[in-house]
Amino acid sequence: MTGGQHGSIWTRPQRGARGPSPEHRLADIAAAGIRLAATGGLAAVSMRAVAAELKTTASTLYRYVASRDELLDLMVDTAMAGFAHTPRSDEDWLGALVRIAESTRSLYVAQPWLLDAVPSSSAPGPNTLCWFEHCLQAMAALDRTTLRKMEAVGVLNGVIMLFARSAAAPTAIDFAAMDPVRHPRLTAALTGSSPGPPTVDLFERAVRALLGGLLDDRAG
Amino acid sequence: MTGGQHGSIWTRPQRGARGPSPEHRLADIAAAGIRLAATGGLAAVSMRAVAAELKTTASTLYRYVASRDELLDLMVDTAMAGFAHTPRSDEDWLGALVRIAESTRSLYVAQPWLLDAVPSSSAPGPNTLCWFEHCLQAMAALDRTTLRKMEAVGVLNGVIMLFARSAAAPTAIDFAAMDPVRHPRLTAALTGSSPGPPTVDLFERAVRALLGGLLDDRAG
DNA sequence: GCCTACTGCGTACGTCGTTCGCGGTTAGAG
DNA sequence: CTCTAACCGCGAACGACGTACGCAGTAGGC
Repeated sequence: MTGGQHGSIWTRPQRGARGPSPEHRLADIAAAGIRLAATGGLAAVSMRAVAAELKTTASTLYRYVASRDELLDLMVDTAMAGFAHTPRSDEDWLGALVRIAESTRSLYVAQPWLLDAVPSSSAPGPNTLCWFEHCLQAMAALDRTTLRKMEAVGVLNGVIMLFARSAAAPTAIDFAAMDPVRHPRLTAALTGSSPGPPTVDLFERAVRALLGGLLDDRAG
Repeated sequence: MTGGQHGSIWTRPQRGARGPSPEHRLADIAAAGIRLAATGGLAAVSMRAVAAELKTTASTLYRYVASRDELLDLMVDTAMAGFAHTPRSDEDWLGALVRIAESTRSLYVAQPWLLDAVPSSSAPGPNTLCWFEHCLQAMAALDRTTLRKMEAVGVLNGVIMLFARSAAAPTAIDFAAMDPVRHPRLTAALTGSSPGPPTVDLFERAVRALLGGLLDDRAG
C-alpha cells in the first residue's frame, strides 16, 4: 500500500498485488487518531502517537498515508460518518436545513477537534460529500441557482462551526488590556450585570436569518 | 524585561529598573513577525526566524515574550491597529455595522495570517478591544440587551472571518471522492455549468440578514 | 525458481518551542 | 563609593515533531 503518487486517499488504490498483506486498515488508523484527538485534541495526534496506538512505528504509517494532513482528512471523513439525517415530508426547506444544522453542530461539539481539522481538508471524503448532498437535497424544491445554493451551504457550514466553537470552548476572554477611558461601552457592559445565560436559540435564529436572507424572497 | 509570571502581555510591566536597557521593543518584534507572516504565512513565524529578522537569537525573544502564542497575540493586535472607522450621522446601526464588517474583512483579506492567528488569542489587546468598542458604539441607539449585542458582534466577527477566508484562499476543492450514484445532486451541480463568478454582494447580504435576524424586530 | 513489488521498521535529518545557565551591565541600597 | 540584586543577550541543549531513506523479509506473477 503506497502512500504516495496518486492525488488523494480517496482515489488511491487500496492495495497492490505483490507483497505481503498489510497489517492495518485505514479505518483502524483513522479510529486510532480519533481516539487520541478525543482526549488531547489535534495536538495529541502525532504520527508517533498514532503509530504507538496501533503498536507500530511512525514510518510504518507512511505506507498507508502520504502525510499527517492526509491522516487528518481520513479522521474527518470517518467522524462525518456519524452524521445522519432523514428527510421529513412535513417541513419546508428552511426547517430541514435548520435540523441539519443542529445535528451537525452537535457532532462538532461532541468532537471539537473537528473544528481544528476541517480547515486543512480541501479534499472532502465521501461522508463529507454526503453531508453536502443532504443539504442540497433539502433545497431541491427551492428555485435558486445551484451556485447560489452551494454558496449558502458553505456559509451555513461556517456558521455551524462558529457556534460549535463557542459552545465547545466557553469564551473565557481575559479583558486585562481594557482601558475604561478608551472603551467606555465595553467597560460598562462588563462591569454591569453578570453575563448570564446566553440567549436561547441564538443558533437557530442565526441560521434562519442567514439562510432566509441568502436564499429566500426577492433579488437573484 | 521578564516574559513570565504576570497574566498577559498587556498588563505586564514593560521594563524592570535594574539591568541594562533592552535592545528591542515589542513593536519591532511584532513588526518582524508580521513581515514574515505576510510572505510565508503563520508557519514562517518561528521564534528563530523572528529572532533572525531582528539579528538576535530565539532565546533572546523570551525576554520579551512568554511564548510563541503571546507573540502571535502581539502581532494580531498590532495588525488590528490598521482598522479605522468613523461614524456617520446619516446611517442607521445596520448600515454602520455593515461598513465596519466590510473594512474588517478587507483587513483580513490583506493579511490572511490573521485568520489563522485569531483563534488562539483569548486575550484581546487594546486595538482588538477598540474594534469591539466600535461595534458597540454603532449599536448604541439600539434598544437591546448588552449581552445580546455582544453575542451578535461575536457572530458577526465569525462571519467576517468566514468570508475573508474564502476570499483569501479560492476554494480549490478536490471532488475526486465523489460517487455519482451516492451524490446525484452534487454531481449534477458540478458537471453542469461552470461555477462562474460568486454572487455579488453575498457578503453584505449575509451580514444584513444575520444582524437583522439577531437584533431586529420581535422576540427578546 | 526467480524477479519484482510490496510489507514493516530502525535510523536519521532538520526544525520546532522552550529552558537553563553563563558573563556582562546597570541602578538602587548602604 | 562599594556592593549586590535584578536585568540583559546569548550559546547550548532537550525533547518532540514531520518526514525520507534504506534494509530485510514476504508473497504473488512469469
